Amino acid sequence: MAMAVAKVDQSVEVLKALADATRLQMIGILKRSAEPVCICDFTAAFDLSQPTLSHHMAKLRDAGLVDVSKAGIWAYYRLASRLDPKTRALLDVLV
Amino acid sequence: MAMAVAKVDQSVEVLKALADATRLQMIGILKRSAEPVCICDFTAAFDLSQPTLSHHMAKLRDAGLVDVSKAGIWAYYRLASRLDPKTRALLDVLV
DNA sequence: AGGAGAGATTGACGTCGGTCGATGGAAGGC
DNA sequence: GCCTTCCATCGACCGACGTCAATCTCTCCT
Repeated sequence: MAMAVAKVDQSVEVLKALADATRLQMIGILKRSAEPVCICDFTAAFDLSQPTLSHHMAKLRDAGLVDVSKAGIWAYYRLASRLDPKTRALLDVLV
Repeated sequence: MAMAVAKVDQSVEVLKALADATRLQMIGILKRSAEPVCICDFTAAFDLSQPTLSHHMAKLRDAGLVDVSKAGIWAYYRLASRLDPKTRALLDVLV
């Protein structure tokens, strides 16, 4: 039973991360992109401030949905490589 | 493009409805139950007040995830019969 | 009619979440 | 060394959300 609750909590964490129009579109962009995307591309695509987009990306990172790699000045984000099957299936349905 | 935004908004509405531990468990119970479940069963299962559970159920109803049928004094809820395929697939992954 | 029970609604309270401006920190160019 | 650029973090504001007690509505029963 405690395990079941833990499963629910894990799902809820992912769902909370995805339950925002900006973040869902971010995930969609990352999922469709073969190559990592830098934050600057998002600031160009969305009409939101840079701190706000950084904040959203941090949420996705905390939920384990994206990986980040820094190259020089830029930060490149991509869909997490090690997604558990359930989350992977969820993204396949959503985007 | 406007259509894409509408699609995102619709997904976000469903995700927001599911991004809560109580509501996700409610949906799980309804999905596993062959027969409609009355609110009184939820008040017994969860350690939350009746108004709170009614509020959560209203959220699920507004998101189009559940149908309600009143029989006498009781209100019976079940998973919506007319779920669009995307939402159905989402629930199949989640619960 | 009057009482009792189930569920929805209202009002209030505290917390969380999205947004921005300002600041900080690291890397590259002059 | 200094300035510029990209990104993260901080502080603050405000609206949205989860929760409860109190109340209301409706139905059934006597």
